[in-house]
Amino acid sequence: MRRKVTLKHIAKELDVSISTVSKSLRNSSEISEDTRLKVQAFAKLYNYKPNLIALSLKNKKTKTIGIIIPEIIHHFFATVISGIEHVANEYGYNVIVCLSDESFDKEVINMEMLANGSIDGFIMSLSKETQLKKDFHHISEVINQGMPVVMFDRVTNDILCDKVIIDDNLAAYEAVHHLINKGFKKIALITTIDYVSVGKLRTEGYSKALKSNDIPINDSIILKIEDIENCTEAIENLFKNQTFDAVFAVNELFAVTAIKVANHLGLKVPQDVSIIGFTDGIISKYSSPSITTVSQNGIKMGNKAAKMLIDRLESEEEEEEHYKTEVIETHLVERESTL
Amino acid sequence: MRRKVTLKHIAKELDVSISTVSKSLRNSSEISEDTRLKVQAFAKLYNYKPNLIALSLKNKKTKTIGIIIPEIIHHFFATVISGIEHVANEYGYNVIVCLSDESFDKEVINMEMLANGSIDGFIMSLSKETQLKKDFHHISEVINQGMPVVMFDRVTNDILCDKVIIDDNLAAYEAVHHLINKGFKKIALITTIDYVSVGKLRTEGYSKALKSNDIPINDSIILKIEDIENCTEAIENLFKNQTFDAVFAVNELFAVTAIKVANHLGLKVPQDVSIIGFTDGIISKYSSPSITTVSQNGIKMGNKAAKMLIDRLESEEEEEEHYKTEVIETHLVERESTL
DNA sequence: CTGAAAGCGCTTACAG
DNA sequence: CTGAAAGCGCTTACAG
Repeated sequence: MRRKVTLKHIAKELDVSISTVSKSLRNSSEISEDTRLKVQAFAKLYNYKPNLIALSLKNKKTKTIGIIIPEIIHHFFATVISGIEHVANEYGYNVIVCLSDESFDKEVINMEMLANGSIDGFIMSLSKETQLKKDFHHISEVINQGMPVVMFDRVTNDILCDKVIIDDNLAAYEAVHHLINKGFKKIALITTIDYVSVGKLRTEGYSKALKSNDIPINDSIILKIEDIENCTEAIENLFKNQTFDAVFAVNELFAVTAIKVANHLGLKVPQDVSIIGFTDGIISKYSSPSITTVSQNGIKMGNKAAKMLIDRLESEEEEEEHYKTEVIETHLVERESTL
Repeated sequence: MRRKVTLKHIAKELDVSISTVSKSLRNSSEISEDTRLKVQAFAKLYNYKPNLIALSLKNKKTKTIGIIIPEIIHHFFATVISGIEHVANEYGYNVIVCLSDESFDKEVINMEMLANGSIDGFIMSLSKETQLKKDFHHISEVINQGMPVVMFDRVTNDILCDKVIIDDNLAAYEAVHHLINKGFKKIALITTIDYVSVGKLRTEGYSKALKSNDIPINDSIILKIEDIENCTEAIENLFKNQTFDAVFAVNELFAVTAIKVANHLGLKVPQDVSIIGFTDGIISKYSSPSITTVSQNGIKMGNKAAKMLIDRLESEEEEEEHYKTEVIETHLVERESTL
């Protein structure tokens, strides 16, 4: 077992001081070409690589980004991580990922942990519980300590920082408008509980679209789902007890479940009922029929978030707190689930 | 902006030495209860948290695990990360994720980077390119330096280390056997190029099942797909030019694509052709018809891999290199795509 | 041109 | 009971 070689080893072996070795390897002109080359050759031979932890401590920057997300199994979040990773790598950053599992406590613990020196800045999306509690002290604390934070998708107005979002309200509006244009008037909505920020915004977009077309809002065909794991039953009830000719679902899970339920009840999609989902993920693409959906480009969101964070980290001056909110554009991907 | 407080600050403020502060906070009995409590109170008030980077340097362990995987967008890999995360967290470890994008070079760069002090050990799955090149020097190097590595799913016999796999060969055998039991004799195979270890093993299982039932292997209904992105065309050709009554696909993408192709060509699944996939992911579950598949429990694999790594990290003695290979059991999930 | 010293933030064996 | 010193692996201002 060949232990990692350090400056100390090299110095001893070559009978020079550690400073000289360090300077030689950084090509300092202070050092004679002679010793410089000698040291460099030796270092190369023994495959010397500086210890990044030592550098982090010395430089007070780690070149790593902390990501805190509710779930990694959601395709959308995986997509965002991928987007972050690629930009981060390009700029020489690594990425450390923590999952909050939609829990406030885990979100707090993870943030505090990472904030103690492990990373230079955060990219995060709020857990459901955090959104429900509206307690963001852990985030403002981190920001107060001078650590930049970029929030994406599930954000809050209560915290001032850089943000990357889509216009959920507008995107939903457009999706519903699309259905209205096709001549549908009875459009059901399958959404989440209001405290999930994006669900709420998408619900508002739905309402706005109906209103602006003078279609009355009918609460009996608006389904707010609490327990996502068991959404099938709730959706089944909706289909059994109400009639409508189109459905707008605020995520792809609800959309695909609606299709399955419709099929079971002998309804054909899109002939009997049209369905539009949200988030252009793997499910929408491979469902049969494939699902018309609002595409929400996670890669792009991740890219942007990483770029914003790194820009802030690397801008020398402490920027006079000029926070930006980037809106990533969405568009409707028409597939088989709508007429 | 309130900067993070350090031992030094506290020491100065309380007019004691740094050593005293450190010992007080670690509850050393060396220190009088008086000062101990005083220091602790002060630290609590100012929300002191030790700098983890400094601790890492001092202790020569970082309490973080490096994960290197080909892709995060594959549901299976996301699932494994999730499994790793949860066990890691339980034991106080963080997780740093790097993507190789199926590229040998990126895999090497990422490993070298992380090996320079950032992590205590690796959990990884080989990139396709690495499997093709059969060049594993970066891995043996890391192991030589005394850093433990656990490989999962895409592993190699050329490296001695802990491994977590499923019995791909057996699982495929059982899946195909299931089809044979249903009375099918013409069973097509949709698989990957041979250098992908798991694809190869699954192909072998397929062959074994046929042989053991005296069914001749017919190369014209074995499709080896090179370009996964554009597998539709290849699968279409298979369906157009050959006849068979069942399909075994080595991943869920191939399985769902087969279903879509069959539908387009007017074939009904499972009435006209039965289909079995591999990996029990989101696609299999939400496809219509939902897909009968070999479940490959990524969460469990991740849990196990993390446990093995942490065990090795925390076992005092340098274990006399007794490496284990854990086989996670699979089973067939019967759904709608088979009769 | 080279090296000793100080420092990043911490811990701990040792002296007093 | 308290603190100075050494050390983890590095960098850099300063002396010589």
